[in-house]
Amino acid sequence: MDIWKRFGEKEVSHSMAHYLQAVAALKSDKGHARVVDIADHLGVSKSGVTSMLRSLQSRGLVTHERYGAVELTPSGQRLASRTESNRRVLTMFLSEILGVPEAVASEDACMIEHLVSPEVSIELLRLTTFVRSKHPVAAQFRDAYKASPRSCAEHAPGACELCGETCLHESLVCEPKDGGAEV
Amino acid sequence: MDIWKRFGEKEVSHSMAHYLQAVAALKSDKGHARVVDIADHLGVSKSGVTSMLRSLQSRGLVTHERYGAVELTPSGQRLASRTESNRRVLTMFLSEILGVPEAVASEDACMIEHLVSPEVSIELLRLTTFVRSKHPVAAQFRDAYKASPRSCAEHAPGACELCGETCLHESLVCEPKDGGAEV
DNA sequence: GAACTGTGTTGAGGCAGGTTAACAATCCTG
DNA sequence: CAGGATTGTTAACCTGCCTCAACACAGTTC
Repeated sequence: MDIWKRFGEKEVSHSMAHYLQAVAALKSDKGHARVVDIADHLGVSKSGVTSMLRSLQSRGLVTHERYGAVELTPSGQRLASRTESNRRVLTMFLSEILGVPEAVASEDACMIEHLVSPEVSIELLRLTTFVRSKHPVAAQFRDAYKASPRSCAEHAPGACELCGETCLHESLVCEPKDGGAEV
Repeated sequence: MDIWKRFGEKEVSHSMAHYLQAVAALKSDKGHARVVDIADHLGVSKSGVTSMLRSLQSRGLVTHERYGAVELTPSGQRLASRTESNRRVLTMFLSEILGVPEAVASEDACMIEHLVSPEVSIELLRLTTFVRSKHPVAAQFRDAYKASPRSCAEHAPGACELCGETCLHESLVCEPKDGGAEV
């Protein structure tokens, strides 16, 4: 059972995804993406950019000749825009449907944008669209959900279908850290 | 703007999360977690385990003396069970609410289980519980959602609120790969 | 056209997380 | 208790992704 090892075999790593997005963003903002722009945009060194570009080029995601322009290949472009869309869908879902704070939504979206599969993204978009829609059931749903219980403790006793023997909610809640005399 | 760099500064990495989960699982299955068990469980070499244990120990997540037993510390235990709960919540949400195939749900859950913040997990559990519940609105919702449009193309023309200038759905869909003469 | 400034590349090095090979410790059994 | 099998550690090495320092190229400016 080693699904977990496929983490390292993803099409692109977290870093790569952000390099591709940076190139796409710079292209559309300034019309071109130079090494120094990418470096500034991502907050890494120019040499880091150079070596990452080599790596991206070897995967056929960008083109880049010495001292020359950086361009996304079609697959690079596709990956960049898919990642970007994933981020938007995730952020929207997390903040508007789940209702977590903007900052949390953005951060979580950034962490997982390159990891969710297309199937999940598509369904997430569909769910988000539907819940936000004018459909009468969607409106009812939003109200009823707002009023729904916040923890297993508030469920009918012993009726927590999701949790097995132990309450999932409890292990999700952040206990105070060890030395924590936080206010 | 470099949220993206915090990826590497997470409490634990993907690998670490799985080592912790492995230790927890072995402890509860066999009563003990030895190096070789962890190695088998995760499909890595024993030496890899030894060095990862050193790293986890330095972070205060496990205890392990030479040739001795491996134990989770309280923080290690907490992290392991939070990750495990995240996985369960995510899998449930992805497969039952979004309706993606089991295999996809499991894989995606595994990829992101250690990355989602507690706030998101908690709300995800709440949403999942509510949608699955006997609440009359939940039942209506499930039906209406099942019938909801699958793509922007089916939305009222030009009324795709989520997508900005370009349709998100289009960029999420997997186009056929370059050389693809797949059946 | 020499000098200065900005841009890009190379090289050496660090840390994480894996590998294999060799060896050390422990345990099991005749 | 000797030998062999199992278990655990170390050492050397690899890749990914980053850093800094040094150098190469390009574009002003005088």
